[in-house]
Amino acid sequence: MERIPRRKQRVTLRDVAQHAGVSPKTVSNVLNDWPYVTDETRAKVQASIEALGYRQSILAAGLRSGRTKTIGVVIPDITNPFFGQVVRGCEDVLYAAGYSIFLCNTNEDAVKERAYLDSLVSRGVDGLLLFGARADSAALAALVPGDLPIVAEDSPAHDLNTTVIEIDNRGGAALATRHLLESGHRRIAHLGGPSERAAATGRQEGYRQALESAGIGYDPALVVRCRPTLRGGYHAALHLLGRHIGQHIGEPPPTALFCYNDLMAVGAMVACRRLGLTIPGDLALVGFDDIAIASLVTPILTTVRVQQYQLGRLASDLLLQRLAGSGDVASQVKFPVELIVRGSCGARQISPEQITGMLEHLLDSDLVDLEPCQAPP
Amino acid sequence: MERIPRRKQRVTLRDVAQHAGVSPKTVSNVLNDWPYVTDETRAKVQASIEALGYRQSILAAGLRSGRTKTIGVVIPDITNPFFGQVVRGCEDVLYAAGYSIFLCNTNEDAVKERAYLDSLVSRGVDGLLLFGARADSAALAALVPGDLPIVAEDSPAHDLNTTVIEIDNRGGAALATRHLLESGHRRIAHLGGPSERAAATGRQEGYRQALESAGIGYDPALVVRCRPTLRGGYHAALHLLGRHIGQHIGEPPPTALFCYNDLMAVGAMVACRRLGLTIPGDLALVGFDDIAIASLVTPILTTVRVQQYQLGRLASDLLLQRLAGSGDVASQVKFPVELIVRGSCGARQISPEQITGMLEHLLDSDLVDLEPCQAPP
DNA sequence: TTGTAGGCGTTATCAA
DNA sequence: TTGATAACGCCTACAA
Repeated sequence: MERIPRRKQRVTLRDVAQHAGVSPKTVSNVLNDWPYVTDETRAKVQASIEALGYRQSILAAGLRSGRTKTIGVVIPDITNPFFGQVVRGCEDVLYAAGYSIFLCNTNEDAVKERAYLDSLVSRGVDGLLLFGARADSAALAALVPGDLPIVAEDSPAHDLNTTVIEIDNRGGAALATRHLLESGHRRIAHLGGPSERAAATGRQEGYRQALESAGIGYDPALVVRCRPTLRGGYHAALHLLGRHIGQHIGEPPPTALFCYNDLMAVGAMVACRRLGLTIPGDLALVGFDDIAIASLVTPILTTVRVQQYQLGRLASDLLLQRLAGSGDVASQVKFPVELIVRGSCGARQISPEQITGMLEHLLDSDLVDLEPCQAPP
Repeated sequence: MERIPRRKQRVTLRDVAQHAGVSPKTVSNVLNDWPYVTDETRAKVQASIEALGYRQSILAAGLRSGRTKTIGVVIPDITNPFFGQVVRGCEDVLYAAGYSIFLCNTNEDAVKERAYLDSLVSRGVDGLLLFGARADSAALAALVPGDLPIVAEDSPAHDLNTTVIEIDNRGGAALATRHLLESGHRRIAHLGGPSERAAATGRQEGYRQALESAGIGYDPALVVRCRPTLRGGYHAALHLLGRHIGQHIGEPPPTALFCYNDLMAVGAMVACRRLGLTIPGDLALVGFDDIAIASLVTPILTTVRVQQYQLGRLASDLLLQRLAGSGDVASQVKFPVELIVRGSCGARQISPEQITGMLEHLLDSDLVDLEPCQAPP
């Protein structure tokens, strides 16, 4: 019992009810679009809400109802343009449905991921969107209530209330590797992602399978793992390619390099420049994801496209379905990828006009501006 | 009164108290690190928490205490790498302090911004971080309680509980423009950002002042505004430069172009390629922000650096100060910028080695990986 | 269709 | 130092 009898700071639903001369329940009905409310009553209540400047406390509503209109979005790193697009896709869909999102960067750290998951549950989120999470089914089950709807990408989690989106990592990697093989490459190296990520092992698997299908043995000396960042790719490429420069180490150097993602591929490009290697002349290069940067570097990067924005939208749509309680939501959804052959793999000569054409997808994306150019003031 | 007497689904603080043989208040004291708790009692309570798998409801705590350990972060578009870095900076600082963040993309839409601000208040956030917001002081005051701590960048809002971070937009733009003038350019065009953004008008002002200081009149025909995206820059540049191609329109074409941000500058690069203009030969180009892409395009982009990650950290630190109740938080903080002369402005010849050197900041950034490369499995 | 009463899980007050 | 009890603001069940 506070000393001060009642600091009438906040306008409550009760106040609105009093002002409108109705019961609290009626106001609540209006707020929640209960169908059985007279238009007249509704108008009266709306007027009082305006008059008093009433604002619902989603906190209190959530405490009572168990629904907070809030979704936890867990990703490795918002700094990676891939996840920027994904999150935007999520946000666009979820905002339209009235949800707010908690953004959680795990920074590839399992401890931080767990802490965030825990916090999200404490905060009473209605659902979870997991991208590149590390927690497996068991770990997840221990952390979150079994009835919490989840949509997870690149996660081994399979559960009753979980939908898993499976990006075709293996297929995409095989596509890329096969393309390099068909271009005549025989020594194809791989820059792999963190081994804890399902996507990383999937892509490495695809690479390996493509090699073996072509009768070429998988050579561990040609594979290096690192964090999926520009810096990671740079250092890994230096490590991998550097030892062949200016010294005789028996093995011939690789003539092609397939990378876990575009960020690493661009890092490898920088490393090549430093080592004096030309792309695609000395080294053919293929990435994965098709982030915007892939189209802006020289040579323009050959890659495997994952439609990131659409991935975010899809995941969110699936989650909304689960939240709506439609029992028949798929527990597993495939997400296709597509090989985009451009300049860095050396498969074909690219004219300046063709490059411009290849950039069109950046200039017409779902997201960008529609506002016309204006005259200066 | 629910039908079911009490679905003992959730473990409550009460349950823990009972299990530990103490009062609810004591458990609460332990949870909130109240100093006056016996180590013995604390241990007993901790044990019960573990045993029952208790999880605090931040919702209920927030309802009662008015503090939710939650911050609203409002930005135009997470898809812009600039804001990716900013948000990461915010998150790193706020996570360490135990806060979670609501991510809100306004998409440069004032209506959406207002809706989000409203929602954030309803959700009981403890503070607000505003980047590139449109709401002015009055609009903000109408939307949020006067005692809500706010840190805002690029916003005209000034208030008791608000700290405004002022990026040196005018100075940076003047620096860039002066540099072009000193390189001998006389017809310098400008691709401006949305006029509702204070940063856009600031940068345009700096451009104008630099021109006038050099005795060159501001020519409205050389300024075009558009959305601050790659696509915006592309279309604006086509519009601005296109009319000079293959026709005689009296005025000589611009020889240099200063852009509101790097995304637009890169868009302009694409436009130039399409128009057959070389950079910096036919057109010198300068951007603003120094996002990663600026270092990865060819020619490497001259720009005005804003330390984005640090900006996010600074804003968050200031907000935390306000939240801690230190009354003496600055109401205004300047944020410096720095001209980074690289290749696209044509001021100097850049050797391949120099480019590698210029990329070092990408390979040593605050954010990136530290995990060493690992041998393949 | 609207009103009444009670509790969601926590923290704050005051007394012990 | 700890215990009992009353709110925080809203929604749900049931009655009217």
